[in-house]
Amino acid sequence: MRRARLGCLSTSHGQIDTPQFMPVGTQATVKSLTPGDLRASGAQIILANAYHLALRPGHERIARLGGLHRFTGWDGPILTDSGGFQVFSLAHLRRSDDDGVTFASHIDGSTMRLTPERAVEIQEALGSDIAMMLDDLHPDLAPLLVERNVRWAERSLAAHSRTDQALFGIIQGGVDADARRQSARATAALAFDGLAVGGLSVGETKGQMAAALDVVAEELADDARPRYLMGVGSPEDFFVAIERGIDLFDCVLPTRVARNGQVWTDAGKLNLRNARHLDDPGPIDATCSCEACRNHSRAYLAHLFRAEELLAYRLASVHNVTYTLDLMRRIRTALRDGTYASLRDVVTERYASTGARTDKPPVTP
RNA sequence: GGGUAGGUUGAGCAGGUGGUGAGCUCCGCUGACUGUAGAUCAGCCGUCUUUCGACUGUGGGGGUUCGAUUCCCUCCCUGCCCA
Repeated sequence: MRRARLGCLSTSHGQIDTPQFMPVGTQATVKSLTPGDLRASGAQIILANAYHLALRPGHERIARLGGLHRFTGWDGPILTDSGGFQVFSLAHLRRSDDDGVTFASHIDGSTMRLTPERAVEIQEALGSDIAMMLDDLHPDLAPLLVERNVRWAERSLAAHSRTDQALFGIIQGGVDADARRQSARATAALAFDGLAVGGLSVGETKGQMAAALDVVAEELADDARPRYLMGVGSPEDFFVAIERGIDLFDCVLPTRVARNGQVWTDAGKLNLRNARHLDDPGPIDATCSCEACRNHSRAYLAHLFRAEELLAYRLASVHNVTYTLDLMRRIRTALRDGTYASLRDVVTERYASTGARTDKPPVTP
């Protein structure tokens, strides 16, 4: 907690209060949500993905159409991931070497080559506000990949030319303290606009993640640049990371679990598909001001999920994104007010156990 | 009334032409999901049992048989054709 930071980031498309959460819109859309939905939920910045968009519809096409902001209708800041995560998630469809990564497209099997230079080129064409270096992410081989990632960091910087776009480096090293430290030190020595922590929440324990973040926090103690923990996370994870100096987060979790019926509240998580919600006239969360909570009952949402109606996915996503962004705002306020510890304890306790056990009784109007 | 095809675990089916029918898909119940190949995946889904396992179940009744989903008799129900 002594390392928690409050701040503000400037980009070409607006400012970002930190700590901040970035909803993920891999294919130039946060699934089921319109830009209007995102604005209403309080989103300040969203993600998109270079690998996916280069394959479809093509980054040159997006550039011709005026760039990602015009293409999507989202005029706020956008961060693009390089495709490094796909090196991990599509491991069976690619082969990496010291120079780059070769994918067999998950769409049609065609060959797609990604190098640090090419990842920068794609992201410059997309016109995002923040670009990420290409990284090679492999939990088991992380220590062996530290050097390669540092070389890729240098090459990314050398290739980057857009002055209206920030470029972030990525610290790897897995859960090995020495490797993580070495990666942090070498990456921080380079002229990136921000530093990300990658290779976490890919199967390691919570304790291992916290330990890795401790190492990074130590190494970056005097570094003022924004720090971004990639791929995290859940409500309880935010506190662990913020206390270790993290400013930015992205994660598919709020939107993915929403589509599968799970919604988040201060009382914990709950599954709208559960039979107990079928007759519940109360909202998901009586304290939430999102569209779903203002206008609809748990019973209605439970019905929509059973009927596989598309509105279910949107309303649940609207709620989870709103809840997550509200939580970030409450954390910023709590850091300012000195009430952070009690907020952390309440949320952490509620999310330590299952939704069924922590669910609050139905709201009676 | 005659003919014909059927009746299998909530639904829809598969199977089985005398030698232990709990198999599938839905529905239903629960869980998982962390820089999105995910509106996905997994487990359960007759009864008892934590498990192992035991028991019950092929429309009803009866018969033949060591043994019947299977063969015989009878009744009920459904679809279609004819009158």
